[in-house]
Amino acid sequence: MTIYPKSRIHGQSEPHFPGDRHRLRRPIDRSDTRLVRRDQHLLQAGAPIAHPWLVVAGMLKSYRLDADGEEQVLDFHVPGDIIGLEAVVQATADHSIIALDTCNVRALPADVSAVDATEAESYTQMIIDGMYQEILRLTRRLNMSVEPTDQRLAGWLLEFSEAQRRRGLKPYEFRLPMRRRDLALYLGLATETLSRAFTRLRNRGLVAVNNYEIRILDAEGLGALAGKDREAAHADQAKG
Amino acid sequence: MTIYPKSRIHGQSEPHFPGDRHRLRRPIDRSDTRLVRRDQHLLQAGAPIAHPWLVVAGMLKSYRLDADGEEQVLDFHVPGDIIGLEAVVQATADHSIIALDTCNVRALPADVSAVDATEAESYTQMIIDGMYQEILRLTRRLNMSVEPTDQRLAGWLLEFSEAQRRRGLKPYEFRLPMRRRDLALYLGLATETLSRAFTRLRNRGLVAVNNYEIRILDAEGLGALAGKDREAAHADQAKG
DNA sequence: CGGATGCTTGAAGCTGCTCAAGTGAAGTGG
DNA sequence: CCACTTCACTTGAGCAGCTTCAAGCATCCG
Repeated sequence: MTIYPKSRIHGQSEPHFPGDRHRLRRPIDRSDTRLVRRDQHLLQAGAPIAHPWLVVAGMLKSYRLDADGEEQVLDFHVPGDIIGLEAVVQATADHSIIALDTCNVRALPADVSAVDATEAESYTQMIIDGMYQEILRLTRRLNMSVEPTDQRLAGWLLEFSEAQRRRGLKPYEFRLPMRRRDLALYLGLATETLSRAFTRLRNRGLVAVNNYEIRILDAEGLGALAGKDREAAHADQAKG
Repeated sequence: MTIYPKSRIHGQSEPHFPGDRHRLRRPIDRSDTRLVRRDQHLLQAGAPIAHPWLVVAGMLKSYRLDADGEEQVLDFHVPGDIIGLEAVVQATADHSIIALDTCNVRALPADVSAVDATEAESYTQMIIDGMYQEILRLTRRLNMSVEPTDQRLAGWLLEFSEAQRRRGLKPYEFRLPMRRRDLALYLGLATETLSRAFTRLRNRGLVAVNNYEIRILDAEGLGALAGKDREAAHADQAKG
């Protein structure tokens, strides 16, 4: 896991994260980068995919439609993530990926045995690491899927906060780039349930919520809630 | 995905699957295989892991204990699966793996760049394929986690049936190697809820259940239930 | 045969979903 | 610059499914 240097914050409330670009592991080769604007698709499920992409800036959402046409949000992707990993195995994209804000992505080689994408490690190793990261993420989400609502949201907020910190942004004060609906589908909840969960956390003084602006007031309290066993969480939810 | 040849069934009701051995892609090198008996651990979460393993025979369960000491069943592993993939990335096992019956596993190289494990593909490709399969499995489970109980069980039964078929065993008549509790935790349900779900499927004439012996009576009906959108499934569950 | 283990069934309670209305913010046109 | 529309988030009420607690059975094994 790459630890990004802490640095001055700027562009905090903007829809994209211009501060990220200079933190990349190596300068961008403009020839193989692509700009994706808000609500634009980078990939479509079932469509051909030639190679994986490295997220350079912005945030993307990957999703797919199930048999009923219901949207299932699979993941949010931040700079440093490799997306479209299935390209090294097959020629068809598994899921659709759409930009939540202005994004910058860099094309990666289609051939796993290609030489160095970075100076540090082989491309093969990079792909394997990327896949392993995805396995970890999925496993974590699977664990979360059995937790009660408030615990789920608390855990996710802390994860997001940690991601902010790693990227050199304010960990306790940020703007969510996705709509409630997206976050709800990601967490496996109804939009209304998520909204109520936010309200409960706010009423307990754990977070301050203003639309998409989030401020974490009591990280320790959030952690206690997130890590708590289910009965205790239930008790809290009742009295909260 | 390897398609195993269809062949005569034998050893159907035995706790292990002796018929599998000769279907392996290449003869077993006895020097690096290991026998794991029922309830014996192959790996412990947090303990050192030197290399991945290839499941040769039997079925294993991977799980981990969450903060409360509650068991979370992550996956069941059948012959052909590669387990302990994290070994190519780190030296510590992510989760515990225990044998559900008498199992045979073969040690794989720790170094990704090792030469040929099989004639067909490079070891690197084999690892990448294994990881991709795991990503697909996890994604499928994540999708299932938002489905209602009966739909979840129906879907899983069909998956298991398909796995049986691929391995040359009877697809519509088999013995579950895991306890109800394990299957319930795997599906993210309470044991009682799973039991009731079995009863409902039985009452509808979709399956015949006798303890661990399962017979699929109406695969089409199961498929309709599994693929059905949620409202329709709810309606069915009410009248079922 | 008796004890143990695990599956099944029953009843009650609670969480989260659905349907529905209310509120607030952002953008448009007069 | 301000009404008006729109869209999304919030809040409310009712309902349904799942879990929990508890008891009843079946199967296995000493």
